[in-house]
Amino acid sequence: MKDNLKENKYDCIRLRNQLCFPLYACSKEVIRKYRKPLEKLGLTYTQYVVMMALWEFGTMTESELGEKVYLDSGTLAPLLKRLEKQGVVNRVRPDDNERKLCISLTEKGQALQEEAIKIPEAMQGCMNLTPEEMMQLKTLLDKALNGTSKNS
Amino acid sequence: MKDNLKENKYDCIRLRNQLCFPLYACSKEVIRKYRKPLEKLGLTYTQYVVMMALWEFGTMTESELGEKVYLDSGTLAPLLKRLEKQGVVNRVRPDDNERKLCISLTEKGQALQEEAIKIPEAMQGCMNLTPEEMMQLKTLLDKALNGTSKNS
DNA sequence: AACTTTTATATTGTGCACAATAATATTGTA
DNA sequence: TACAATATTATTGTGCACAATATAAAAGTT
Repeated sequence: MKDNLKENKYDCIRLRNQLCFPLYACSKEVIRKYRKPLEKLGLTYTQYVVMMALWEFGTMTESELGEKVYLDSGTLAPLLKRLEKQGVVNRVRPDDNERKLCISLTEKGQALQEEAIKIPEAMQGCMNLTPEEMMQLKTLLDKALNGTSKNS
Repeated sequence: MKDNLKENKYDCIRLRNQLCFPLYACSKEVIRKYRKPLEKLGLTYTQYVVMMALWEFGTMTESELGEKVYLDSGTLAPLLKRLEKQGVVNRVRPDDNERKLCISLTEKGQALQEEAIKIPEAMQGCMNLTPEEMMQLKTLLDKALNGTSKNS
């Protein structure tokens, strides 16, 4: 057996044999590339994701928003305050339940969607993958994500 | 044409049509699952990645380490100080070049590798994907990651 | 040697991420 | 009605991430 095929017990913790490491690194690198284009909208990547949820689904409570974007109150509470400060969302406690916090778009926030549709085009081809490979990747990630939350 | 197939200009910024969003969310969710098992080693996920690089490649400067794990000085400098405080790495300026910072494993850090090899097994099947799908995913992510850094 | 330029790491500032906990309003129950 | 349980968001504390900048050593230049 060739030397370079010899197995040892540490193979499992080699970076090149890990799945999570390229997942982690790739996510970071891609998100880093969003920074420049998103600067024009005054948004971070996470803020952009939150805005996408609001553009698509409209007014929601903080916790409903959290489910859509996989973030908890500890992250969303300060992030939403920053978005409010920027004037793109409103944070309102509904009269019928003072615990909840309804997040809605301001006119400025709604209008920002027109700028945002330029982002995907600007990010086109940022990943060194063919369109088919990108579709495969998305299918696999969607499946992996569906098996998250409560399970395992 | 059916209503639900109708296209509009905002389709490109729907969360369900994005590739980056499941990449980002999936990465976060998987890393979150590492937390409990890694607590026994006293490591965060990022620290675990840095330790894996050191276990595999041995003593390196900070910048060499940064290239391996896709992190810059702003993240690594404080992280390495924390690892030194825990007694698993040494930070030493070599005599021949006082600018560089050589990161090496202590005995304790080396010994930690024996505990670390239990982590991949503990994370087995955490992703709702078949072994073949995990291999496909890894192949795609590795390719995407290779096209990063300088390009696009 | 005095200087510029380059290299390598550290620091600063802003924001995300999340577990743990606190605070408060609502709902359920004795 | 009191009071326990639950639901919802906010706060706290630690650590990561990264752009921009600072610091300082080394190497190159005149």
